[in-house]
Amino acid sequence: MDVSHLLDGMNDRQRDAVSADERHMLVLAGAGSGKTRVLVHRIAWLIQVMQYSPMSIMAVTFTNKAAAEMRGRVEQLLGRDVRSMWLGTFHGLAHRLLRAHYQDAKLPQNFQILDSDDQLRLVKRILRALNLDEKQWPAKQAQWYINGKKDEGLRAEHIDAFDITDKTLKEVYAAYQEACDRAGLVDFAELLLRAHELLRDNKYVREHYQKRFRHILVDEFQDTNQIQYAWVQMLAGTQNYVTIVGDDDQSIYGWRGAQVENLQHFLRDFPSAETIRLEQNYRSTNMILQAANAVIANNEDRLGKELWTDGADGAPISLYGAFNEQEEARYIVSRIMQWQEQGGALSDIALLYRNNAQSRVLEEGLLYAQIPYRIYGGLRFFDRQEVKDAVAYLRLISNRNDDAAFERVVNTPTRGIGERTLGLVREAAKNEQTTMWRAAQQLVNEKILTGRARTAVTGFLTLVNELEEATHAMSLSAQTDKVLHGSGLLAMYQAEKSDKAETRVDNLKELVSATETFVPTGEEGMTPLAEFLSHAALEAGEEQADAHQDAVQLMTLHSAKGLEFKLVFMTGMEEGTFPSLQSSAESGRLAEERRLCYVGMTRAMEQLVLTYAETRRLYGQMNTHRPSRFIGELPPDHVENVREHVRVETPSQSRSRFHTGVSHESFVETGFKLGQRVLHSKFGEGTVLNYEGTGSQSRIQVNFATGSKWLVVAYARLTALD
DNA sequence: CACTTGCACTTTTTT
DNA sequence: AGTGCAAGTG
Repeated sequence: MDVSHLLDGMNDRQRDAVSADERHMLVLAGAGSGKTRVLVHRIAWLIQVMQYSPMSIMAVTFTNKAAAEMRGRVEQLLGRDVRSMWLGTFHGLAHRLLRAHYQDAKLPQNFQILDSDDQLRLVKRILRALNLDEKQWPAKQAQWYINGKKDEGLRAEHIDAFDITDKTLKEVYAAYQEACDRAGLVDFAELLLRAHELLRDNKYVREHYQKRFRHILVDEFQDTNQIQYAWVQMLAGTQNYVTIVGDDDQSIYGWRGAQVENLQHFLRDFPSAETIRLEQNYRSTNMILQAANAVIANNEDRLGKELWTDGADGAPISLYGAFNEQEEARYIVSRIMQWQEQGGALSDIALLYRNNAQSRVLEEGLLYAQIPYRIYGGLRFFDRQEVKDAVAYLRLISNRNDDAAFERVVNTPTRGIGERTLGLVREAAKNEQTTMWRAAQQLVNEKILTGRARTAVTGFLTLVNELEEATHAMSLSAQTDKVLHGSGLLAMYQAEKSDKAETRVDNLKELVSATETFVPTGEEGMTPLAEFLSHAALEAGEEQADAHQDAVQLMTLHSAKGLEFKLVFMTGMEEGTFPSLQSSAESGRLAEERRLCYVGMTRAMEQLVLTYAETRRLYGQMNTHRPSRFIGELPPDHVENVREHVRVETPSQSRSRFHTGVSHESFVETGFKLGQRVLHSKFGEGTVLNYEGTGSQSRIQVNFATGSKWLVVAYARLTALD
């Protein structure tokens, strides 16, 4: 059999990894080293050369996107489908396991998944039920605690709590878990923990899967947490082979429980593992790689790895120090236009920032210059309020005991079930250790509820029951459509008069088409509705955007991981912004920020531009920052400071280059430059920070010793000092 | 029960 | 600055 195509065009290290004998393997894959390709080819090798059935392979990723891409590429390479291969996210695979063995996992067959938003609401209710002051015990913190413990594999009863804080949080955890169990709800962390316990406690199930999965491959291993590691270990048993792929230098999720140490733990727990380093980079220029290497070299305790390329040296890294964030945006816009004039595509450009708040000014600049852009990381489809409302009705149809869904829509649209009535239901549910649905039924039957409240609650219960009866034989999309109309949700949003409400109606219609295109697998004896509900929870859906329009891509440094662009801007390279204020004190957190910087830099293929602003407005407060320490870690001869070039530009040159707009006209008219020192008769000396408006309306912002002021140029009688 | 006002918050995000 | 949430008011 000719399998040469599986190794074609690969370097020696890549071939080693793809064609290795059966053994444990750690593939330390640097950025742009062809990691996914190696993983895909390794899977194909196992199937085609080693003659493994796809059934005996399990491959794990972190995102649905990565899983889908991997499956597609394997199938393309093999020219056959590999549906029987377990390939998915940790959560997706754990979910599959729990569905298949729901009884052993002590779950109801129709258990539903609780997303983090639902989880937070539920935690809030628990806090209230326990009479805990929400100021003293923030729901977010309790949620964080619960998920943290689950990530560590701990149940409430296993936690030793000594002080009052721990004792209280443990109590909340226990009460929350009881509520989940009663309602048949499983949160994200619970998926992993339950699946782990299922394998641990059930010999039959464990051995079945240990026999089945001969090869386990895990991508982005540096992002695994404790329970995920334990999960892999459990399935590996003593007989199977584990291949992990990762890069300790790209570990940027420590703050949410990821443990880089898992890479070392792997070497400890699988001592026969062979380590293969992929260090040849196929993405970036030498200039960029050397700079990135120099920055990351400042971190300690690395597994050790240095990227290299035999490609071009490329252009030096541009560094631009702006006076404020508006000017930073203007510079970026000018570079984008320059790129466009040279025939470059906008979709090859990325604007990266440390926090989402930074995108605003950049957007304004792009909007003003009429450059199309696309922002990553907005609200996802299934996370939208109206979509969640509709899904909640579907969830109730599927499982009446779903308290999260009950609470969400019991009075949406309003049907006269107020806080007072709901309080009675909650109390009854608490006293009887039952769910909201059953408690409501009971209150109605026992005539504890009377009058209007009784009618209203009865109306809701009947509505959900009738919706199920009327739709259980329908197709999923017809069912959804009927629920939208029957529940009154659609009418409610249609009655609202705002452009926001219009998009909401559109999204509800979009939900119907989503159910039309959804293809149930029919596996695990699930109904199409149940499958769709799981899908909605596990895959929040791509954010809708015209992905195909030629547009500049805006995103946080975190969401840029795994992507590449010809021209990359890293903005806000200032102390306090990047590294973030919260991280700069602690060395561990700082190291993670540095890795984030490394991730950002290695996204760039051809050109990397770093920008910072000397002053930046944050939370309505003007702040002055020093340039990021990471800038100081760059090799000086790899950096070109482009600020000087701009400063010596005359206003008219600048005007033509910026294709000017109003503010540039005024810039010309005021006769002042940003950063220029000026003298005011009353406020004394100051520095020009910003400008706006035209002609006699034009104002400039000047930072005086007493603070910054906006002055109308025509009246302020300012004297230029330099 | 709906609407208004006041207050506290503000890194990063996937499942 | 802007937002989201909870208590207060009609």
